[in-house]
Amino acid sequence: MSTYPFRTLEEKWQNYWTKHQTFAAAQKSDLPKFYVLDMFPYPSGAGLHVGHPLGYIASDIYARYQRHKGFNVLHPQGYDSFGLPAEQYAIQTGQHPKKTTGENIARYREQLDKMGFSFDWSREVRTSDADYYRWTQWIFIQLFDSWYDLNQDKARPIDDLVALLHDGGTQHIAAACDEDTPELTARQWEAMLPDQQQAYLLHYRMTYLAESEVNWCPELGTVLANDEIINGVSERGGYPVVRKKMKQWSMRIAAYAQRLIDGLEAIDWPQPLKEAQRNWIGRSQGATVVFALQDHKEQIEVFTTRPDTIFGVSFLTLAPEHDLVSKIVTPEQKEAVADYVMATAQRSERERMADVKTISGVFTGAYAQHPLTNAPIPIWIGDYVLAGYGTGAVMAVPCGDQRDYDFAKHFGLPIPLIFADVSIEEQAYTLKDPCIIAESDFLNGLNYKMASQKAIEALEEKGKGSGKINYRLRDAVFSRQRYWGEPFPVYYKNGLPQMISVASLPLKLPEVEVYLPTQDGDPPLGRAGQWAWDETNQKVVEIERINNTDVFPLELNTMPGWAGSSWYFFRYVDPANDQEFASQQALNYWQQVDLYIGGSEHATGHLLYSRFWVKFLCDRGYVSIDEPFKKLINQGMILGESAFAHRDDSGTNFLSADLIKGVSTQPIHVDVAFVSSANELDVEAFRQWRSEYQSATFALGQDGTFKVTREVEKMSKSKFNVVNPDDICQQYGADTLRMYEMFLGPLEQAKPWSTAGITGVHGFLKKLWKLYHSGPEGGFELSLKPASPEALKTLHKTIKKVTEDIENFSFNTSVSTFMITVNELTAMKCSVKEILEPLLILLSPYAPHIAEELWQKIGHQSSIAHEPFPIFDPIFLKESSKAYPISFNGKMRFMLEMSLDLSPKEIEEIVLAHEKTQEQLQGRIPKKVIIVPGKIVNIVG
RNA sequence: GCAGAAGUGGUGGAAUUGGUAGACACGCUGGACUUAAAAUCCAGUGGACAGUAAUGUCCGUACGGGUUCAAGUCCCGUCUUCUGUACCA
Repeated sequence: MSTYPFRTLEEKWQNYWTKHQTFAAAQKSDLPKFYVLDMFPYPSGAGLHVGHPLGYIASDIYARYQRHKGFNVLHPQGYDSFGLPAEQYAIQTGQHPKKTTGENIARYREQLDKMGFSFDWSREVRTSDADYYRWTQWIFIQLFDSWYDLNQDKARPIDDLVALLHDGGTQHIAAACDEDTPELTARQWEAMLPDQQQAYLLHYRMTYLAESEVNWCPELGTVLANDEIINGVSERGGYPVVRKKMKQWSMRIAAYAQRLIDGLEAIDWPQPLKEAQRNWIGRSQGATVVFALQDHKEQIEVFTTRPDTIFGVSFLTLAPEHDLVSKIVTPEQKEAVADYVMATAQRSERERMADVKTISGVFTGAYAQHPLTNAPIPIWIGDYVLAGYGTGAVMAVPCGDQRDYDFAKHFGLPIPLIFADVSIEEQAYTLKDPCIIAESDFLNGLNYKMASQKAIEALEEKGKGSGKINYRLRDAVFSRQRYWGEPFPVYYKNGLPQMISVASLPLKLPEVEVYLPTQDGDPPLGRAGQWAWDETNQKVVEIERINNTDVFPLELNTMPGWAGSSWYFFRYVDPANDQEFASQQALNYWQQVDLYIGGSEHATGHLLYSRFWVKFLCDRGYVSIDEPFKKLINQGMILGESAFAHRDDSGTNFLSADLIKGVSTQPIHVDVAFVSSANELDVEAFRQWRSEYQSATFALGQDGTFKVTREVEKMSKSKFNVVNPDDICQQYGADTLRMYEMFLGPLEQAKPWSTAGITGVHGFLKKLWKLYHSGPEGGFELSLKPASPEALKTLHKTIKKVTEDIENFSFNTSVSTFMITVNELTAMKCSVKEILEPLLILLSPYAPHIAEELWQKIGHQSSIAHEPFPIFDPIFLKESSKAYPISFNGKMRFMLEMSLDLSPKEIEEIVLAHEKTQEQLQGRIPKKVIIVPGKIVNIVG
């Protein structure tokens, strides 16, 4: 009896697919296209663990399914190969990141190949290849050469802006630009020197240099974007982050805030993910209100969502970092204010977030004027006001806002009540509805909506404010003080940034000796010898040649990780193109990504930035779509089951899990490789693992074994709970791994990895193999007899279920269906060709290797990959369909066993043929059979 | 605080638009094969009660109500868990 030879057959078919380019997508085809994409991985040194392939398996099943369905499927894979870990490793070891990255990619590829994915590897991209990043640089140049026109609500060429300035100055221009952009007349513009004009245009460009507060991470030696900070510490490494002013490249993503919200309507993404993006963009509707200062020319602008409460303002609060603080502070308060500003600046972001309950603040001594009543309003500073949101200043309405209320109580400031019939003894009244305004002049008796509208009208009339929509989304900082990233195609001439010519791209990353900042604090590129730009010859030259006429310094920062990943999906459609990032023809054919699978951790990073860049490229006419990913699925994380051995206070004695009750012990992570599925620890292996455990003693439990405890945690090298897919492939095969990962549970749910049930799935494949290897010596044996009605029924049940499951991405239940099918076929000893052929096509997305092998054994010459998917035919289920009585309440009702597309007559026949029906009818002849929509059949007797 | 998702056997999880709850798998129990173990195969497996038995009856989808001939599924309320996010004015 031959056993299922998964190792040899999987290797055989993987080689076959590579050799025959089975999964290469046709660049031109009459077939409809389908684009299935995985979020490409960062090739880390740790290799893949069993969690990574989950999404890849799901997308692979879908891609293979769509091929069977007659689509020209694009299913590529690549690597997001610029990034911090390779650079950190380079700093420690001196190895070039290019080398380690290359090695890691090779390892990833080896692992991926073992799992039988149907990737079209001829289209592989790597973001760190110069052939790729030259187009990242090219997009940067397009951003630099664009501005955002609010009138047309799209990005336009900068030349259009120059023409507008020439014609009429800034008068008719509405643009997303820096706040301090001066107004100009056409004459003033014309009078500017070229350099002055260039400096002025920087206020408008989609990517611009700005001295801005950034998140500086001293440990990593770089700035971070907001989405790279989690709970006040860096996402990578968990290092503290402080605020710092630096000159940085920024991306004007905030200009797209509204379109990024609106665009969510049209795409099929998970609700929670859309919600996360909406929250991140943070639209809020309200008004800006201008408060004039007593004794100063300057004004304070605040943003409020409650203009209706304008008469309840009793003080203003500024963020300690607010520009005006030092200007308006009175001599008496100067010291106290300076101390407070200093104290807040020294607190890290994290500390500030940690104690939100402590109320602190200082009076500046200055007063503003109420815009409508002219009453004096004291100005305070307090760290509950964030510099980065709105204008960094708030009008405090203590009766309507809890934070203002707490602040007022703490410092004994007045709390005027401006709502009718509510009590604010204990806390502020923060509801917008129901809410009737009182004590507010012309707003009395109005509700929130009406009062807000009237207040805004009054403010506009006086020139003291206007209605405004505010967004939380800030422009994204685009510079990183790192080595391993895309160099900016930028050099500096007279202190002004210039783009290198598109023709001389790529600007290749220079070599450096050490991957650390320079002594002067410049980024690592400051160490490169060859890093100056010869403008005349448009090429990189030695820095010694920098002069004032034609050789200039190049930008030392590099681009962030999200640069390369924001457009890679376009490169796959035409990966070798050296004239364009992709040809119009290819872009027009492949369009959007139809299905995108990846983790939800990219909700506010990659998935937002990609949408931004695509909208920009669309505005500028380079692509015709304005959303990159039509449908998106977040696969749930596969968690690890960590194992702990418990050590008592002696430090060398370990207690079995059943002995730790009531004893003071410390749990120690042990490698899950030493632990059996019954939680039994291989004590000897554990001793050998670390020298410190060599002399450890072990108190065994009642059954004479040493037991560990388990806990579900994220899979991570440091928790020793990583399970390697290679090991599973070696032991059970790729088909088992693929099916088992799907079997674990719903795709979108997080679930712990456990090998407990893997034998069940493996057993299914063995059964399938055995069903068709029942001949002498275990040879392949297949009957050419026609299939029995029962077998056809089983087959068509399977076709129906599996098709529906794939369409609904409910792969886990498909696996069960296959098991049932094979059990049933085994029970009826059915091994006929008529059943096997369609069954293999159904199975091939899930277990492609065994499907190919049996397909070939049937006698087919070519791959199963493009065979048409079987079609469900209800006829085969009808034969054995049954009806049964379900309820008797005046009417007789029957239930069909299965919902079928049957004619009323056919249903009647089935119902009347049923034994129990006959009993219930007791010989009476029914007048008619009523079919209620759905499955219920009424019989009127 | 806010937003989202979810509560079903010992476990992972099934159950199309309301229609025989617990598919399938793991685990467990018993049996066959074996000197023995592994592997493999067969049978049983939500709970309670009754019966020698086939079988029957009742209770069961977090909790309390409701709609319906019929509710895991729909509606109202309560509780719990998970995930994301937060001085956002």
